[in-house]
Amino acid sequence: MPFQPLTQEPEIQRRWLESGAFHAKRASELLPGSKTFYMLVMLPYPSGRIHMGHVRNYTLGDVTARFRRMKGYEVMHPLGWDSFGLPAENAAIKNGIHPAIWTRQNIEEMKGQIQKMGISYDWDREIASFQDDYYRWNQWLFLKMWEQGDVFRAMRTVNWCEALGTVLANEQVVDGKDERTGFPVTQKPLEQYFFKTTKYADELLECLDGLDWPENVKTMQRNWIGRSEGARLAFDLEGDGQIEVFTTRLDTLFGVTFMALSTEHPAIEKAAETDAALKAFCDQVASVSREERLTSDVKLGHRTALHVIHPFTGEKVPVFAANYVLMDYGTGAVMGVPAHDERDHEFALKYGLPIPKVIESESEWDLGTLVNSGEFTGLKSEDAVTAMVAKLNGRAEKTTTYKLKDWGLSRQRYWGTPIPTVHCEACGVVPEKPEHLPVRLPEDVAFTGVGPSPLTTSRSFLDCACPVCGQPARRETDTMDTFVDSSWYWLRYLDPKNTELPFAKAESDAWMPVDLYVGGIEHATMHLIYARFFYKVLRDLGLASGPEPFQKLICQGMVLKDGSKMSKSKGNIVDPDAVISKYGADALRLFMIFAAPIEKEIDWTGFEGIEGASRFLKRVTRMVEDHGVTGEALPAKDQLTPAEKTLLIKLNQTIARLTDDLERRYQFNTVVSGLMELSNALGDLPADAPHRGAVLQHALDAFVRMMSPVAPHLAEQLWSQLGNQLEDRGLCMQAAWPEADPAFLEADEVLVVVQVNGKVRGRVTLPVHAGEEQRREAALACAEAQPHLAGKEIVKVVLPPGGKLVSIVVKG
RNA sequence: GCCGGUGUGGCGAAAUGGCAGACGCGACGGACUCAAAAUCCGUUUCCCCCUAAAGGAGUGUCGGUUCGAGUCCGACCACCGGUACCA
Repeated sequence: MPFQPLTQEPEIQRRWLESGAFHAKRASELLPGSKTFYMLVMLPYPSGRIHMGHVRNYTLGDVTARFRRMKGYEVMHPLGWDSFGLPAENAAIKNGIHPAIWTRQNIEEMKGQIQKMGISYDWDREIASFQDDYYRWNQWLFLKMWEQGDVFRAMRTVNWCEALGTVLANEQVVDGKDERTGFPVTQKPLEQYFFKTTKYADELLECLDGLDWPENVKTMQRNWIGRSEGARLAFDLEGDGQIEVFTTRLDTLFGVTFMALSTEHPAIEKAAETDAALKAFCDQVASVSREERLTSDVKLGHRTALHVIHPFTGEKVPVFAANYVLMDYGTGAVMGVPAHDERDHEFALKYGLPIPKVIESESEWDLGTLVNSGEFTGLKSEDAVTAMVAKLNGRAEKTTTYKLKDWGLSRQRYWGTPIPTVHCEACGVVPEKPEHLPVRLPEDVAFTGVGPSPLTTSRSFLDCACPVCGQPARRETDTMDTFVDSSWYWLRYLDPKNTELPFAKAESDAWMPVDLYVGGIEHATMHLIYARFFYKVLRDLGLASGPEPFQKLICQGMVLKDGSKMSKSKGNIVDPDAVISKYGADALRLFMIFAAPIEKEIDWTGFEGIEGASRFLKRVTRMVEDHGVTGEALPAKDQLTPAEKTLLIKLNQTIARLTDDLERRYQFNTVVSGLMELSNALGDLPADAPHRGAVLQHALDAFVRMMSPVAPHLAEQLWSQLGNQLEDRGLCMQAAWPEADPAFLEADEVLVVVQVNGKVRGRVTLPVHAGEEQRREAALACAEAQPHLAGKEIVKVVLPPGGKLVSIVVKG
């Protein structure tokens, strides 16, 4: 049968599904001692169509899953849908279609596309976060975290559009305006819910060391967590009260000439009540949009009437409100040391403040020796900190701060998990009872894009009874950040139908941690930090075991078109469906794996690459067709001709190499080139080789099995063409991965390279197990090397292990 | 600025300290064909050379370690990515 992917692939996919070959076992079905492999890809958002990035991601995962199955592992390989979020709500506003309908349609569409690619997902484990049998567990976990004290409420500013009367997400705000209507957007404080991610900051940082993750991702996470050691120090305000600062340079304390406070600092807000000019300054800083604040680094300050007292000198230090001090880092207050901090320096120059030098060092910003610092003068910076903390007698202490912030999970949106709390006049904000879960999204809402969240207009949703006192109360209308959905989904795959718990611990114990997680680098910080945080919370709740969810991480590179990202607006999208309906899924899969190492970008310059992949598959098909089927057994090694032996050696070397590439190196592109090399070697076997039938049968049988993870459909077809009927040998995807035969891993003779002073000068053929003395003599006698040896003194002869090279060092 | 990564033919790339450029794409030449497509065979780093043989050079630059470096170490350059008033 020729290569006819368009008709064959759907037929083979049907066979796989009918045979249940993708089924992953429950913990109770697993035999004791069986090896498990959890292959996970990042939860996709059902935007409507799959793109080449998905194709690359899923193909890679599928190659690994299929390989591990053939290697005898029990494999977990599921997929689901990250199906809450803004686009569905926007579609509802624009087209009047309910988010649930839009979402379901998209999932159906994308699932169909993915199935056409022959990815071996266990669809019985499919989950979708917008369904209440999933999001009820978000709510359940929220309540557990509430109990543990891992949830709190606090004020935080949101993007507020007065004209629309609604809150907007950061990505909806462009140039300080709503990207849809152009109405202005301002910052407005709102009381919201937070997870205490900072509680785990140290552990999140320390556990990174043990993870087999790309170095750049680990670095990004370290920076994101941003651990910084320093000291807290309280300054007395003139009159009444204190201002606390965080500093990493307590040693520069004598250089303080001003105090800079965030415009949102409580002391500033209080002072602004009676100081109109200060109030105006704060309002002006607040009116600057997020993007402007990011791009501009002009320092602005406003001198207040306040002063603090220097704890050592007793001098009065002026207090400024400044735009460069962030309220959500440290204490929102900075002691200004213009001589030894670049930002303070710039600020002091602008506002004419003194810049006294208190540290002697190579560069003005470095640690060094204290000068002009009273009794501390002469101390080293490090020692001065300790001495000052002691002297300050409780007023200061060494502490650590983090850039990592607590996770604000409130969204003033409809299409998300309702936060399961209730506002009661008598009892305040109280958690819903677990037995009342799920708190379902109401259907009686309209999507206008104007006014507050649709949830606040639904009587059926709002009206409830207080779970504490039973009096009429109002339900919380905030929904959860969709990152909550994706922070534990891989555990729900393990037990998707559980109605008692989010997942049974037995399932998690059997399958966790995830052996390989593959997804885009864009999730290096947010998702991958939140997911790690959740896993630690789940561990502390006794629901999961182990410190980390994802042992190995691979971030696949993007698929580009002519050097830039494929996007609708550029009109440069290559649709996977179109490629599959012309070349078939196997050719697309093969190309995706072969084109470049997985972590690099692929540029889809044209169809040449996929043509090449298709050509290879045709050649392989033809080879199997031409061969037919023979029942001959492989003869003993000593009866084979040299050409036959050469082929079998190539075969076994390829088996060893591909196994290593897939099992240990996670290097996929060379798997394809290895297959190509082997197929070339198969073609090189002389037509008149005496044992041609038997040798080819043996080699093709292994070849087809090794091809199976990458091009599974064609492998299945060729597998049966080679005489492996379904009834006796089953599916190719269920066959065993070939084992390399040590007898055929090396040839009888080996070509030994002769180097003279590091340059290749000749080659000699020697028996593979030739002794050192034999190799040395043969090399020294090598005819081609003689001109380079004649009349020179042999200093030494190096015989490296492996026996493939002799290095002669000469002098003169 | 800081942090991380990457620099190899015309292109995508391989080389796990041991023959640099495997494998593929493209290009060129040939076979088959009336012709084309498809397919098959061959050539394809640079210099020297009619060609070949034999040399020589060559993995961003400069140095180092080693019998031997694309690979390890140091400095620099370029590009890509992350991040940026983080006190």
